[in-house]
Amino acid sequence: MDTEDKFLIGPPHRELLDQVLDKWSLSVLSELCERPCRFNELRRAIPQVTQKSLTATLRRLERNGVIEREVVSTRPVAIRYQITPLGKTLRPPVDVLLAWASENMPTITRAREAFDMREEASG
Amino acid sequence: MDTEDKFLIGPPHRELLDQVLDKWSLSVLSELCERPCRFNELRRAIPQVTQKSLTATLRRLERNGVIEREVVSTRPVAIRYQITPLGKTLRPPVDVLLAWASENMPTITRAREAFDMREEASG
DNA sequence: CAGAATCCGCAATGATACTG
DNA sequence: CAGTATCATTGCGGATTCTG
Repeated sequence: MDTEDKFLIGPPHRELLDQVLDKWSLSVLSELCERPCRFNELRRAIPQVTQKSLTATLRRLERNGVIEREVVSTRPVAIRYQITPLGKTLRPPVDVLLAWASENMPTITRAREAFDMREEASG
Repeated sequence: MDTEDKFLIGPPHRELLDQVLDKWSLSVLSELCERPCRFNELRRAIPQVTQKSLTATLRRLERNGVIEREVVSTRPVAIRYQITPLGKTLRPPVDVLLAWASENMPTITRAREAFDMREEASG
């Protein structure tokens, strides 16, 4: 009775993963796991992201409850982004995934090279 | 030495995850984990995917070495897609991820509703 | 059956400028 | 500082047609 002969992937799960594992989310979560950050701190920490994409990513992560946006009433106002308890629970799964990626990167690189060779040869 | 105070996510990892966790890959891998399949079997198993996207997904997964394409020389020829050993190693990480999604879906749904309420109220 | 080729629309992305 | 607004680009997904 191997119950788990299938990893069922429905649209809700699919959508959820798209929202929390998208291009910039992992980098943002990575930073916020270390310390709370302000907007421009994040920009500096992730130089490739544009301000537009960063804004969108932060909004999305906030909407899904994995990060929190806090307005600190100083003059001028500061904005603190920080990870939520829910957000922290995301780390183990992601770490497992990244471990897999690291571990198998060499194998995959070779697979790609082999594939590309064959392509080049035939097509 | 807490070595792992950060899930570092470089472009190579990012790209890899994009390739194996994209919209249709999980569904395809799910099917091929159960049994080898032919092209149209996969189409029937995943009704929403178009032939174009399915073709692209299969090529990408093949290139990364997680599935294998085999031409069976019958008349007419049949094409068998099957999972590779490398592909099988992808299951545990993905299962962990999906478990996380299932487990936290209610929390996330509530977070979204709360967020949308606030938006509606203010914006 | 297992695709390839083509065309199209749209949503995401990037670059740039402006604002409280 | 922390964004918003606007415009240009582009890449992906869908629909359709054709082929060995």
